[in-house]
Amino acid sequence: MSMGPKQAILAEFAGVARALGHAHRLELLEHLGQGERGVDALAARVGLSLANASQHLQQLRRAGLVANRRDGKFIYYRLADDGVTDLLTALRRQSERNLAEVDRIRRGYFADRDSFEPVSREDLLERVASGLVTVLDVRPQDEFGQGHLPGAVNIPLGELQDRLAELDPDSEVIAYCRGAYCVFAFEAVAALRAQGRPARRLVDGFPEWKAAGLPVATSF
Amino acid sequence: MSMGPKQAILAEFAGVARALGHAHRLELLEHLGQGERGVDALAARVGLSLANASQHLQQLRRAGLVANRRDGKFIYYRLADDGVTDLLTALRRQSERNLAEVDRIRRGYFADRDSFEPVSREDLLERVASGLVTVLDVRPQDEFGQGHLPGAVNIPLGELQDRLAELDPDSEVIAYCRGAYCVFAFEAVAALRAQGRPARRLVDGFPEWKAAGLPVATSF
DNA sequence: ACTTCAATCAATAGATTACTTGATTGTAAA
DNA sequence: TTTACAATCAAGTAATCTATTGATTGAAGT
Repeated sequence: MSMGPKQAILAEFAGVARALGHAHRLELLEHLGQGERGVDALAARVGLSLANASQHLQQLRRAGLVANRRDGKFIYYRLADDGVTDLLTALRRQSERNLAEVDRIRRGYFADRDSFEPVSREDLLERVASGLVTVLDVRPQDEFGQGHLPGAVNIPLGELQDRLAELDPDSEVIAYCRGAYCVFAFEAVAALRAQGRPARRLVDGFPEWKAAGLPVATSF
Repeated sequence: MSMGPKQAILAEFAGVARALGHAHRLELLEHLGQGERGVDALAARVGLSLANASQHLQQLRRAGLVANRRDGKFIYYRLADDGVTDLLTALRRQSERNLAEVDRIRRGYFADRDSFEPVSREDLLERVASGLVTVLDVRPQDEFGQGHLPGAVNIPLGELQDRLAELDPDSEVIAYCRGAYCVFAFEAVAALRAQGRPARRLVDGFPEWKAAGLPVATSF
C-alpha cells in the first residue's frame, strides 16, 4: 500500500474524475449549474430516489465539486466554484472530439433541429447591443429567478404557445436553456420557426455564460 | 433501460471521466504526454504487469483518449490529440483548488523545494530570447529524443552530478521534466543550488508546453 | 514449418459501486 | 413533548471494476 508522492496525488485526481464518472452525477451538476437547490428538488428533476440523490451529492461533495449549507430543515447544494463548469466544459469538448458515439446520438435525436446555426455568446452580445434581438429563456421560472442573462424574457417551454403575443414579432429570438444538451432551446426554436418567426438558439446555456464571467441578472 | 438523448450523451461523457478515474491510467497518460511509447515500456515505467497495462491502455483507447498503431511486432500508443492534455490540466486545476489533501501531500513531500519561485512559460521564452539562461531537460534520454524544448540541454537527473561541467556556471539554469508533479526538476534544482549555482524550475513540463502550441524540437 | 516475442484475450477471485429499503438524526412547528 | 419532515445513515444485493494467471494471436526470424 505504500505510494510515492506522485501516486498519492494522482489518486486524488482520479477520485475527482471518478466523481464525474456517472451520468446521474453529471446531470446533478448540470442542474446545480443553474443555481442552488435542495436535495429533494434535485432528486425529483433528475428522477432519482431521495436517498440515492443524497448519496450521489455526497460523493460530489467529497470530491470538492459541490458545497452545501443548511437552512432550517433544508440542505442546499451548489457548485463549489466556477472552475467546476470549466472542467465540465473541458470534459464535454474532449468527449465530443473523439466519440463518434456522441455524434451519432446527437444526429439521431436532434436531427434537423441543429440545421440553423447556433449563436455564439459574442454574437449574442453584439446583437443585444444593437437592439436587434429578443433573448428568450425557456427554463422553468424558478431556475430563471436564480440567475439569467440580462434582459432575457422568461417563458417556460410549456407556456410558449400561449404566450407568443409577448414576443415582438419583428425581432429575431435567440433562445437558450440549461446547457449545450438541454432540449428546451431546440424545441423553442422549432416551435417559433413553425410560426414563421425568426429564431435561433444560443450555442450553450446559462452555466457556461456565467462561467465565462459575463453579466448575470437575478429576480425575486 | 430506456434513456433520453441527454442521458445517453451524459453516459458517454461519464465514460470518458471514468477512464480518467484511476491513478494508473493517469500515470500512463502522463507518460504518453511525453510522446509515443510501446506497451512494454509503459508497463515498466508505471510499474504494472504487461497484461494489466495493456488492459488499462485499451480502456483509454475505448474512451478516445489515446490511439495506437502497429509497427512490426510492436504496438505504439500515443495521446489521441492535444485536447487530452488540456482536459488533464483542467482536472488538475479543479482538483488542486478544492482538495486540501493534495496540498497536504505536496507540502509533506516537496517541502522547501518549492520555495524558489517556478518560472512560467512566458518568462522562460523571454529569458531564452535574451540569452540569459540554460534550459535543462532532466528526463531520460529517450524521452528527450521524442520531443523537447528548443535549445534545451539533456542531462538525465542521475548523470547530473558527473556532468556539471557541461553547464555554463554563469548562466541561470531552468530545469523541467515531465509535468507539474514530476520530481526530477525539483531534485535537479536542489542539486544545482547545493553547488551554489543559480537554478529554478519551469512551472510545468513538456506536455503542457507542447499543448500550448509552443515550438518543439526532436533529435535522432 | 517452427520458434520467439509483443501484445491481447479469457477466466477468475477480490474489491468497489449503485440502488433499494428501513432506521436514524436534526430542525421546526403544534 | 410530540409530531412532521428533510436529509442522512446503514445494510444488503446485484452489478461493475481491478489485477492476476495462463492461453492465444500476429509478425519476424531461423
